[in-house]
Amino acid sequence: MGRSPCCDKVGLKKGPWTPEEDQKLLAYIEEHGHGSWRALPTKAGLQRCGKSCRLRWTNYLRPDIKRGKFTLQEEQTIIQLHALLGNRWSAIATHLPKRTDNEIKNYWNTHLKKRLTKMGIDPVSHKPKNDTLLCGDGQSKSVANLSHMAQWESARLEAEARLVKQSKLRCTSSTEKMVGTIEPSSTTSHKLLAPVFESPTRSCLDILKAWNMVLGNKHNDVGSGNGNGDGDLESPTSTISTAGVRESSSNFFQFVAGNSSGSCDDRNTGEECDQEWECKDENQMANSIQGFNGVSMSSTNNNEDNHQHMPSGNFLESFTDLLLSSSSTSNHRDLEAGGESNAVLEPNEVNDSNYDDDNNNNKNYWNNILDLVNSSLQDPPLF
DNA sequence: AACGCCGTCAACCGCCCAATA
DNA sequence: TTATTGGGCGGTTGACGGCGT
Repeated sequence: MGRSPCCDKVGLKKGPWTPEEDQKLLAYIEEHGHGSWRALPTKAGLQRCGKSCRLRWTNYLRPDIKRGKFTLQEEQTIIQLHALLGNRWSAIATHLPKRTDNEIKNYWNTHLKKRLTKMGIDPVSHKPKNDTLLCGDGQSKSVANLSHMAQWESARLEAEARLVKQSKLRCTSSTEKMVGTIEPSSTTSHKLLAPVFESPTRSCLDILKAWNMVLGNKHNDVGSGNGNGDGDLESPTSTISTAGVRESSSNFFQFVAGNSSGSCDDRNTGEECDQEWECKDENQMANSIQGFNGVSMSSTNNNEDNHQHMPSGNFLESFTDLLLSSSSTSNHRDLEAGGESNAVLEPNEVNDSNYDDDNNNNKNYWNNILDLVNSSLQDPPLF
């Protein structure tokens, strides 16, 4: 189909916005709302195209935008979500309150990507660059199945992101309530994805369960493979290319399990954090392990059973802690082997016993995340 | 002081999708 | 059913500033 660019008209200004233009746009939106973006520029007296106005508003002028440096927590969230979702910046942005997709995208491209590369991690796949762990037949089949789950989860998160944004438009004065106040949608796609709004953390639950299932089956060597009977999960979102998501999903595991990101203070950013990411001391690890093991290890699949065991608080915070502590317990060897600043795995360093140990730890790791997720269903997260 | 290199980030571009006529 | 439109998304560009030579 295609459409002509909205900024083709002669006389429309391009390039950086002046304070006067900002003021005009702000004043107009505050008084009238944005309404139709195409009609807005003439009504507001701006020599800009509607698209330019919309971008200026959403990425810069909106009052609920947080500017300035990203905290370590935010960085970790971005990395984790990127491992799961890939370059779905808008979906990632929905989990980082007050950050725009554009800002996150820029931050990823200019900071995080380089940092991961420096650590010997492929920023696209989130794998250690020489990784060979998932080449085994059984594991690869499980991962392939799991990728369908990741695909489904990814699609759901995407839809969630869209609807949250719609909700924001409707509730510009009270963004904090946006998820809870989403109106029932009449569109078919929204009906399909309605369960998304049970809770944002519910979105994480399925994929975490899936991981747990795969790791559990791998470890126990269950013949049927994946707990879904025939071992071939049909993707409910068949129109979506599986390649990217498959990569992302398996890599999420790889990143979490194979790479340690140290816990540095939120005040530290940039290069300071680079250092600490690469140099996690053993005491910290031991403490993390203790905290990690302190979490209930009950049933992995029954949500109801787990609620009473769980710590309360910010799910994402706990999730991040788990990522850090788990990666320390099970895989810090890998980083040590690879050196501090170039943690590249040597293929011949991956032997069978290490592999089994790692899978034990990873199983526990995901069990614990499941517990946290389950608890968060009762205790709504902040994002 | 002049120049080049590099990192950052606001803004643009082209495409896609859902809604609607 | 098809064409059109509006809005959104992700990739890319280019202006700008800091830094080193």
